[in-house]
Amino acid sequence: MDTAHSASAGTEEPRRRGGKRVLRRAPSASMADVARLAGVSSQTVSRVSNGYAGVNEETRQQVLAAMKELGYRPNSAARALKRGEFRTIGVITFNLSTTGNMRTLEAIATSAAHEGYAVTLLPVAVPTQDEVRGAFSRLGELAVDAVIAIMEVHLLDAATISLPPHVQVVVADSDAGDRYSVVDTDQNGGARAAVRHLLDLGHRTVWHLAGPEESFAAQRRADAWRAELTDAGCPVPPVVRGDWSAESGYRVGLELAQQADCTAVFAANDQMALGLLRALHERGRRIPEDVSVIGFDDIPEAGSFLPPLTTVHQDFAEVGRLCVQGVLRRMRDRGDEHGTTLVPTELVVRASTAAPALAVDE
Amino acid sequence: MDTAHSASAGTEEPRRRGGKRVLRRAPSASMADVARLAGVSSQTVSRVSNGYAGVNEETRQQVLAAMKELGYRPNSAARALKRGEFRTIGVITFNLSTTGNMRTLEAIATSAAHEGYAVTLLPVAVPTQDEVRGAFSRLGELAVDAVIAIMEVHLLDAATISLPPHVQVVVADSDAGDRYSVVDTDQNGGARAAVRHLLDLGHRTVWHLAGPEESFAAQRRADAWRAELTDAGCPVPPVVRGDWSAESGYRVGLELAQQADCTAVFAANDQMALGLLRALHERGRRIPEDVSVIGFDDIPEAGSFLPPLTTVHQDFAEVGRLCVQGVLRRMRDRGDEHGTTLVPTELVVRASTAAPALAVDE
DNA sequence: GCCTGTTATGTTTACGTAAACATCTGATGG
DNA sequence: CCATCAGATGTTTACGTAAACATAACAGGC
Repeated sequence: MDTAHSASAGTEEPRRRGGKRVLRRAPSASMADVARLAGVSSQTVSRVSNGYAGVNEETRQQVLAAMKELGYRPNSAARALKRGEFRTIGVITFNLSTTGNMRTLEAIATSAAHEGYAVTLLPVAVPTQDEVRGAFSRLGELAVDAVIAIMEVHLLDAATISLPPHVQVVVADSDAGDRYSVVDTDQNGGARAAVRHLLDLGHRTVWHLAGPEESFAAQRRADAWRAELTDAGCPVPPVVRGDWSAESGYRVGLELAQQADCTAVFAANDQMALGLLRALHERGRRIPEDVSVIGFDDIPEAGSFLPPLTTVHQDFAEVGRLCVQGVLRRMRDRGDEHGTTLVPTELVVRASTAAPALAVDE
Repeated sequence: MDTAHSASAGTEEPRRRGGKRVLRRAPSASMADVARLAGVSSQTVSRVSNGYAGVNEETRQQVLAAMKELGYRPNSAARALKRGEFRTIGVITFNLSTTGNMRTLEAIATSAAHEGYAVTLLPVAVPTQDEVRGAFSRLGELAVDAVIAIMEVHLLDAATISLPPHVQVVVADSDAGDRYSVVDTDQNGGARAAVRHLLDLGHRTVWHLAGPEESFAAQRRADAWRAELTDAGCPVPPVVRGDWSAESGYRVGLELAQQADCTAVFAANDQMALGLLRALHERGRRIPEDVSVIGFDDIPEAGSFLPPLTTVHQDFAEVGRLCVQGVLRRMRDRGDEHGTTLVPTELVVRASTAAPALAVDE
């Protein structure tokens, strides 16, 4: 009987490791292990681990040695469970491939790291509302204390429900929202400065190569352009529209090149401006002598375009930083006021804008 | 007496909420709460939550209703603690601002999401070894099952120690490492194809605008360029070097424009090629008639350069996807073999390359 | 010499979940 | 009519940590 039992136990051991695939990872050392090795209680290990005072230096060294020997790592799941916070910020966004989103994300990650927070990423491929809902629902189960959304508020609205109630949300790159805190570039100021720059150079009016209709950023830049022209008493040419890509800027640019009275164009971003430059160049319109072009964003390459592009600089780093500040402040204050923070832009004058050639009809 | 007691209890309640700042967030509903409301055991709630069969449909509906009413969210910290895994992949990288890293990251995030994994980001501002060590040490305390490093292996080596032992690492964008699994673009093949393309067009040799010396990617592209020239029996011009930026390409380009015998340049990335185009243009060298230029990366804007840039397309999305696949496979298999996976490149011929004008000395 | 306070450490407990095991009900088959 | 079995549900326990509470040793004041 005893033999049988022992045999059974004997075969059990190897089977557990050999026969069946071992799914469980090798468990790393826990506080209890460290405590045992150091000859102290696990609470003392905890105190050392968290840097509390009131631990004898000698004991502390023993514990540290034991930690090192066992390669102890605090288990962050247990820690998070106990403390009730993850020290993690979730970032949800549609695509990272735009300069702006990516730079914002980078700044968010850096700022968050600086505050001792990690950043968890949750990309959504296609910006349908269902997708957003899905993403947020997954976020709800995610280990996240707060969320920063790099997207437009209207895409967020239907989705909110599935966010855990305590999670603070800050939205970047959007229009003013009364339901969320928003941090954004001063689109209006930037666009108006761009248009004013061209008018100041003496252009009779400014054309606008706008971004896609769905984009609020595009819409606000277009609105600001129109407003500035109207304020100055200039005629408002029809809006031409691209999809943010250089390719679309090229396509639209081919048409714009036909317009003899078009001496100045404000493109809603630098990529489209790039395509526009190429189209105008191919059609034999010199820049800036025949046509002035101004962009928006100030991507790193803008200074190397042919010619170097005058554009509106966006401070994405500051946007990201403010998002993190905002979301952390709201967490601490449990604040519920919603507000919009605008980050100023700066006009960067390079070589793609100049005074127009003498007006034809004067 | 009774009054005093009741009063003391009365004042205690408000003080807890009002006087001291309430740090603890309002606790969200737990399984126990749902179980109580639904009139079942918490284990049954767990079963419903995890979609196990063997729960009566009626009971299931009751539980679901209770969940909804209480706004129940599974606590992922507790879940992770119990299951011993976080379903999260950590990504460590120096900067997101390069096209390649960013696109790779995006693909990683997408692939990971597809596999039910979240991605946690850990940027390191300056690529010193100390920084890497710091980042990884933080990662060790992070809730992460595996790590993908978008950086070069040699920067990783000194840092490994602080990674928890069970965490699998896959490295993207690096040279072959015998200590990690590596996924990378076929730098060698791409660079050789670029050089061969120019030689095939009839150029006597090809100059190289290389990336910074510290970069292994730059080094390997330069090596491949040299090898291809040598194989073809062509003279090897001196290497000129930039720092990946368009600005540096411009600076170097001004010098290259002086070299009368320079009819073809292979730039190690598209940004430098952009700067090069501008410099050559300013110096009156026509492209591609006088000088052919080829880039590397195929950034989205490359097709809109003046002229549209011939370049080597990198499939960053595939790199990211393979990183995720690799790291997950290794987790499951507990595999320890290290290998290098190369993602093929593709030569994209546009308008910046052409046959040279008739050779002067023949 | 005893009380008091301080410092260093140990013990108990709870965080929310889910695996393992236990129980209960009702149906099927001999 | 009972053994057997399957399905549905409940109970116990453990994951690793850290707060709260307990204990122990020792110094200083009276």
